[in-house]
Amino acid sequence: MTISEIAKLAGVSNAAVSRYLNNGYVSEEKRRAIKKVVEETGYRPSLQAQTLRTKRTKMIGVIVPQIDSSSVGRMVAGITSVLEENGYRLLLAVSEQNSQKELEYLILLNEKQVDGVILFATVLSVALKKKIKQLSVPVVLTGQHLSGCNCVYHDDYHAMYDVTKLVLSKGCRNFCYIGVTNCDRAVGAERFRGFQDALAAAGMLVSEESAETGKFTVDSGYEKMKKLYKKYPNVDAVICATDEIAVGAMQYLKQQGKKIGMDVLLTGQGDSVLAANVSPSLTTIHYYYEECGSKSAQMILELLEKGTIAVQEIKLGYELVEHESSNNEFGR
Amino acid sequence: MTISEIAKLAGVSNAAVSRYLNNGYVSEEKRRAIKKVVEETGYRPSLQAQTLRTKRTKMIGVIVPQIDSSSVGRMVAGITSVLEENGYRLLLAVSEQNSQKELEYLILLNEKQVDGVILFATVLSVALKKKIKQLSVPVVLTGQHLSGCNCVYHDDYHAMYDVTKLVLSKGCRNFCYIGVTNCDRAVGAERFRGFQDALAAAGMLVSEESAETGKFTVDSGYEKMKKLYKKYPNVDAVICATDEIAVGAMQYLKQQGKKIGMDVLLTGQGDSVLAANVSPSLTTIHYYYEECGSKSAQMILELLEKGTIAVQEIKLGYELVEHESSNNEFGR
DNA sequence: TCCGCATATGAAATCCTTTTCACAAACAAA
DNA sequence: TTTGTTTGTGAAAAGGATTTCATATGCGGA
Repeated sequence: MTISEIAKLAGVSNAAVSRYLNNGYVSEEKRRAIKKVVEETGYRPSLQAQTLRTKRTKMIGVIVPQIDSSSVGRMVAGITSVLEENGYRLLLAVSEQNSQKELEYLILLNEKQVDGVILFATVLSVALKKKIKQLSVPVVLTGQHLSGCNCVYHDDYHAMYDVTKLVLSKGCRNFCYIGVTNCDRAVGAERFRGFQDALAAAGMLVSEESAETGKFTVDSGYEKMKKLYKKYPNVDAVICATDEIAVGAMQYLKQQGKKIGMDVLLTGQGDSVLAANVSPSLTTIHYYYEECGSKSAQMILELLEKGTIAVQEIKLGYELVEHESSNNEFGR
Repeated sequence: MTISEIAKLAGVSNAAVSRYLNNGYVSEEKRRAIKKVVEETGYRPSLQAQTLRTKRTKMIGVIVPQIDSSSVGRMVAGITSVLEENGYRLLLAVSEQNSQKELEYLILLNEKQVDGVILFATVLSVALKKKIKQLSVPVVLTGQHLSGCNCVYHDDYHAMYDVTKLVLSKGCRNFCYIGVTNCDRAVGAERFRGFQDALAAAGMLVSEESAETGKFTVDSGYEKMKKLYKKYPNVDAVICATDEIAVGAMQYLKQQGKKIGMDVLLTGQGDSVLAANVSPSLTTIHYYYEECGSKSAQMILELLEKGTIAVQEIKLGYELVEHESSNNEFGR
């Protein structure tokens, strides 16, 4: 079924049918005739032809570092809900934490394949920054702050600052930190900075030695904790950049006979389902991942509909979720 | 940049350029001329125009019930890795466990928007079954078995049978079951059947009363366990359809002062990161989710390249992961 | 009466490829 | 010599919509 066939059946021109479908001038009489034919035939215009002509694909590209991660999953859920409401589709690309691939996808998607891109960048390389500016479609950065770019991000710094302050208030003095690479500005650099500044505000210095850099996994947390524990057997607080890392650390410390929440306080970030269900439950930070996703989607749609206005940088809040692992009343 | 401009610059016809790009007859001389121009200009053909002409979008639609779930995330990861290798893109649709939406998306994606669909169905309704047969693009069902349809699925029945047998072998006699709706054939019906048959093989009957139907969440597991426990305070084994449900049940039982692995044995399914990290660790089934995803993707690509051959129904294996929660030596 | 404006219409151009078709040349086989 | 096959080429059609443009009518206001 093509528009010409519909036009013929309804006894009108192609243009009239097109107008009927797109709210142009059509007389009541013809409108009825076209409507009848369209309904009888179940005609649906070809998206490809529309795209070729209008240059709009009604698709948004979403680039994520990985898809089998709870925080990413929650963000994507937020994105899909908004896109769906507005009749857009989501084209998914997984960069595998590889900044080269992030770039490639950005270019690939830009090739008129999508109307806009939501980029969940991890590493903010110079090349990436430059590329974003060059693209012909709007880009929203999500989960990362890049000044001068449209972005929606979390207040990683203050979240970590607060959680560290909480642990400090419990009287801990021998801190260790397990984070991720500083190339990841949000989860790596910002959280670590929050940790450092909170300690500094209490007049404490962080030695290079007491901080380890791992990956986003439970196993990595376990290994890094082992390494730290050998150097600092009298550690009384372990601050981790993610829940997964913290759970790994917890496993190791428990194996060493430490009582978490008593001998050692421990914190994660992300409020994953893990945090609430390990024993003891893990003090963590709740970030608004769904909202981050939906806000990003709203922003990209706004950019598409209204054209580029002023750059928006949206910082989202967080919530401190205090559980047993940082409560040294626990188990008494 | 269009193909005509390239053709003009290279002093050849459009057709020659098209042939150059698609491995048709082009003389060495012209080939060089075209190559030079293409490289200098960085020309890339318009995907929309190609699609309009060839009717191939190089996109695969993937319909999932939800995206923020670890099993779904792992499957999607498997899918993307294969699609990416073969130059295909992934169009994501989230059905929110709503069979009406599954249907809608199936129709929507079929509208020439994608070359094929991978459908992670939960509820296999009659309407869905019928629709799949009608579609003009190939469909691969994933995570569910539907005889006569191309599908990749897990051996849910035997997995549950085995895990139940394991618990039986530990001497338990008072079983409770927490599952999900039977509308979900794989996770609901098949797993429950495996449970029932294993008990029956040991000469035991399952009373209707001792099985509850919940949702895919920790909270649901907690609530259903509470309900069951009031009826069966002397329960000594709880078999759950998913890790999340099992963890919820575990929380409740622990609150009641039960020693999991001693007083009550408990099992989940899915080998999620939760299972290995709760205390005591949870006996579970490892399903090959990534492989399920990649196999599904391979199958859909095969259908596209080679045309429809015989229907394939691939059943994947599983692995029993025995942890502390089913080990009644634990804690002695 | 005449002008301007909103409404209405369809033929044709446009978007950018791929593919068909007609036509040729070169060379091998019969 | 004739026939057939492979290689090579470009004009034009096809794919299916939207948009432009030229044209027309009816109506209110000057």
